[in-house]
Amino acid sequence: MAANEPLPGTADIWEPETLDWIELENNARDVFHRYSYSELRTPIFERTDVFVRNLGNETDVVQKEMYSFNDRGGRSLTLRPEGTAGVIRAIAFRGLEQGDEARVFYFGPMFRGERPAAGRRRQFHQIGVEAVGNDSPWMDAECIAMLTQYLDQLGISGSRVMLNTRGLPADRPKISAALVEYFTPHAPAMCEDCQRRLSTNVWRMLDCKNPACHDIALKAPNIVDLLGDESRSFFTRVCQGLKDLGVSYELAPRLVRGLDYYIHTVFEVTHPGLGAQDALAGGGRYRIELPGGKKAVEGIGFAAGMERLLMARASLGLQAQPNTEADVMILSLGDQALLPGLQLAQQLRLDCGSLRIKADFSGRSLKAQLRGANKAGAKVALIRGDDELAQGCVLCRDMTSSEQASVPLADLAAWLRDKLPTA
RNA sequence: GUGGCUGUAGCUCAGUUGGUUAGAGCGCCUGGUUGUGGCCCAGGAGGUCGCCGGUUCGAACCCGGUCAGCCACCCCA
Repeated sequence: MAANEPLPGTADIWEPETLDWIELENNARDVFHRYSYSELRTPIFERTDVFVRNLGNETDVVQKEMYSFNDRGGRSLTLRPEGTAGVIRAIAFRGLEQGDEARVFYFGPMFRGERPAAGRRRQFHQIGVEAVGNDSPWMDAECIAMLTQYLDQLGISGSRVMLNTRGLPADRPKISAALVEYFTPHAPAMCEDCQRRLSTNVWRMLDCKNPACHDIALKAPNIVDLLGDESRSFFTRVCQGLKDLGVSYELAPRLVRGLDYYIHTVFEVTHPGLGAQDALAGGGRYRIELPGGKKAVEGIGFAAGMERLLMARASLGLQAQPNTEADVMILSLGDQALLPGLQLAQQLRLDCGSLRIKADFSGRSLKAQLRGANKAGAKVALIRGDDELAQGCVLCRDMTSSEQASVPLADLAAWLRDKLPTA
């Protein structure tokens, strides 16, 4: 790897791309605030057990993807592979009184040691929300509606909401047994992974992408049919809420999510502009046990991949245009003019609002400096050499019309405001 | 972790029956007279041909390894 290349699966992000990131963040704040969610920033690393306990020890994320290390005190720490665990930890630390709710959103980098591919990085970024301390299906519907509104506001059209339920833990043994009963006779015809899953994680056999397995899974017992009354009624109300809110969704009976803590509602939003990793966002309802024998907390949330949001936008032609380097370029001729150039630039930044002011300190020929001003996209070049300094004026050149005027220093700010209305 | 494709100047890429000082376009710098941009013209800078090793009289080109990128699997955001 070249000496200055970023590590595999990481990237340097430069303007104008950073402008697109800011767009994602600002719209997130705007939309989520309107749903009464507030911003939370948690640490990027946590004690390893925060993730192990929340995500489930048997998950791929925990088993083989975490960046864990021992710090100088010998504690095992981990760079967060996802956002929920840290958020739950923070809420538990602050304390949530009975009947209280916490609604938060966050965004930032996450880390997983996977092989990079399209839409998959080792350092990637998520925007997520968590609503903790509620057990209402209407909350699930609202949460999904908030996500679709966010996508709409970003101009991301063409996404699909895929919806399913996992039911309550109490329903699982029955469902698992039904699945095992169904799959066992088919197992010999299925892929190696599925044969292993038969004993380790039957549910995963439902969404295997191997064509042979997929065909078999299509005829598997429907989870929803096997649910207990409470679970089925919960799911029905989530669906009803979405319908009432005008959120279109598709039932995805074989949608299973990878983390152990999900109960009831699970969903994913996919987008055709992404390639193989087509999930734009995913989430669901969860119940997480806290250490110390306290009551489990229940909540609903989702996370959206920021890189994937950007890819989806890019596939729709939505990308920020680069800013011009400078609106006004200050050109200094001769050594005597350099310090006055520095001073003038500073003064104009105070006097002329949001204009981008750049001073050329190179001491190059006027020709070269003008070429630089042109390249920087400057609308005005302010030129000063010995003559202008002696006269206390500035030679103002309109880079568009090529007209020039000698303007007394005292009138310069007014001249600029007249020339550049945004000043 | 597995597989496929790829790796030549800042960028996009040419460059095979292996043979002298490795090319183009764009970009960059300088100049086209003394303080004037964009167009045009001329000149110039810039590359250990990803890295290491092997085959050969000789390798950007063949072979092996390695690193990296992209894509797919897997998993997920």
